[in-house]
Amino acid sequence: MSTSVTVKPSLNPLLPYRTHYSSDLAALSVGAEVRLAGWAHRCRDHGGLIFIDLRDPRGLVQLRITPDAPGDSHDIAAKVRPEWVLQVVGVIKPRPEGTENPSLATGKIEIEVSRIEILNVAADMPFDVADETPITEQQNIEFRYIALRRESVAKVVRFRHELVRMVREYFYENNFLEVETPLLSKSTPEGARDCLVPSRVFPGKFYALPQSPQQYKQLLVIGGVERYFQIARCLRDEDTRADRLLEHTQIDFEMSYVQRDDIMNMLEGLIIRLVTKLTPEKRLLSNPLQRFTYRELMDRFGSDKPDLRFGLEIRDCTDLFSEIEFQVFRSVIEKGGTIRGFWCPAPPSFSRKEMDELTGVAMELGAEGLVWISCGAEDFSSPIKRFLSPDLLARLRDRVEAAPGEGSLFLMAGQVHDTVLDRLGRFRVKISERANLQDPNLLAFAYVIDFPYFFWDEDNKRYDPCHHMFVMPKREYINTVLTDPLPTLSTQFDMICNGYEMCSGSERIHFRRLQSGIMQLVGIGPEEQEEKFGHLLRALDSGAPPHGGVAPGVDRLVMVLMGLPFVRDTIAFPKSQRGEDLMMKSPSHVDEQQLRELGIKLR
RNA sequence: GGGGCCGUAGUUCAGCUGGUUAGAAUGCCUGACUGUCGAUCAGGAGGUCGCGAGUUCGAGUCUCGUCGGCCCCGCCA
Repeated sequence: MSTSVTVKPSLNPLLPYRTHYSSDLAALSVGAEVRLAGWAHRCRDHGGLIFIDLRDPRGLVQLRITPDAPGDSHDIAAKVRPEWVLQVVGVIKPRPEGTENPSLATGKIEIEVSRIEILNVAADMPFDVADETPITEQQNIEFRYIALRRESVAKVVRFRHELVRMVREYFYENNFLEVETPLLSKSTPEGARDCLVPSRVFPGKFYALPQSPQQYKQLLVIGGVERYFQIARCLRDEDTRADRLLEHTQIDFEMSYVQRDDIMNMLEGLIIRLVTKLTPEKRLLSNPLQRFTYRELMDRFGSDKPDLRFGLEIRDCTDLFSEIEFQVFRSVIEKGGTIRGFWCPAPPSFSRKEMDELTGVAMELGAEGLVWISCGAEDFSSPIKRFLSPDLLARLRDRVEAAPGEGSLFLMAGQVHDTVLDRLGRFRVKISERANLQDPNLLAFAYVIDFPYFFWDEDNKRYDPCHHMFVMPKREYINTVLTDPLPTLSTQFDMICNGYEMCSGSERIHFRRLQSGIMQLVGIGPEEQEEKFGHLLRALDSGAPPHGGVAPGVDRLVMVLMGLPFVRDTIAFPKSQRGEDLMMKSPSHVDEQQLRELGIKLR
């Protein structure tokens, strides 16, 4: 039961509501009269003295209400509960010696209250604001307007605002034009599932919400906007993950008369500025950013977006096992397969039981098995110990660059090299978690270049672009890409950080003939080309300049820079994993009348 | 589409191999208290154990289904 029903909010506040914010107060002189407004954060009622921490957007300040405060101030203050909305008039007083609070910016002063108005009460709070006790995701989404008052959440909102502001400043300084592109757009084949919007005027036809402004940005530079940028919402109707949202925000930009490295430099300038200004307490792995080829990363880390904050580098051990009698490895080698592994120095040293668990982890990642060799001070243990001579072990340790001392060697084998690398790469991350190797104060930004243009889609028997089909191949492959696609490398470049892909960018194709040929190659015939992409192809034929661009995601940037575990935390109003807004209850049913106007009948 | 974890007081959680009246902390209510800042002290209220079936003498606990949340695989150029 709350007493709130018996307290009527004041309808006669002093206007304007406040003369100062709490952050102003420390600089004001003692005795100054101020008018403040905000939420009651915490209340400490001593019967005589009452202390209330007042929270406004800029901080906290302690209010002090004595029994001899004017009028009924003391009686009113005694009723106040956390999250009630208050206006107070008072004077700045120094706190008595010994009662200062060093953890508060206003900790040396307090407000001696002469008048207090209750602007509103909070009758029904599902959870506490001042108390940062974790709440369930259900609560977090349904009562987001309360969660947002928590400092832990509010600081992310402020951080994101600062980031976007700096992004705009950066692009304005560099002469980019900020241009908005349509939200009601066109469904295109390939890629993710579209979010569709039915048309009322064209019954049976649908707009699609943009997965990205990809075509519009190219058409803008073709239209003479040499440097374009936009903070763009992008929507994909695919299942979500901890690092993936239904709708997300990209810093979308495109430039003409540039080569790949010009775009990379522009992006790198932005990222370095954001990192140095927003997270000065964190270290960059390298500045300027290191560049890796796709192949090198796959071979060394088993991923095209590896976490570079730690080592655990993968090495090819195939040749060392050519003589071994261990049948599993032998047959793999005889069939042209590969054996790869990495070394994890102790600590931690994994027990037999933990090794069995890790084998289970490896299997869950899709590995066919895991061979481990645990090296102690004197001896070593392994399920294949009887096949391992001291000499072989020494050469193995040498191969995986194991420093002298204890540690564990993990090996995987298989026929398809990149599949083994992929599994081992994921397993590498699992080990890094258990070994606590992910330094939260390190930002391992890096570039990935020289991606293959295509991979062969065995299920659909066709070439599939690694990025998208508007990417320009590297110059030396332009003449051969259509006749010998698979060896082609592209101008695609990714920026990665701490195991996440931050963005993909590239030079774009600006010749119609090449663009048309690539479309043909991925299975889009002339008729479909005209129907879906006629506008773009004609635009390329209208004097399209060389151009390219990239689009880093705001959500992931905020997540990585702040070290948050989920992208959901970076947006003001997140949805559940299934894409439901538990607060607004959307998606929702609509009136029959609305459906009729759209020519839609539900099945 | 598939796998896993979770759902118990307003909130965060505990609750063993099934066994009397389901607990703790915090919040809330009442009272006391003039230097607290997670105020303190005393007392009190508060639960359809997500929902529905089933097994059982007996279900918060076991089984099946269902709803909801989260993580992962698939998917996401």
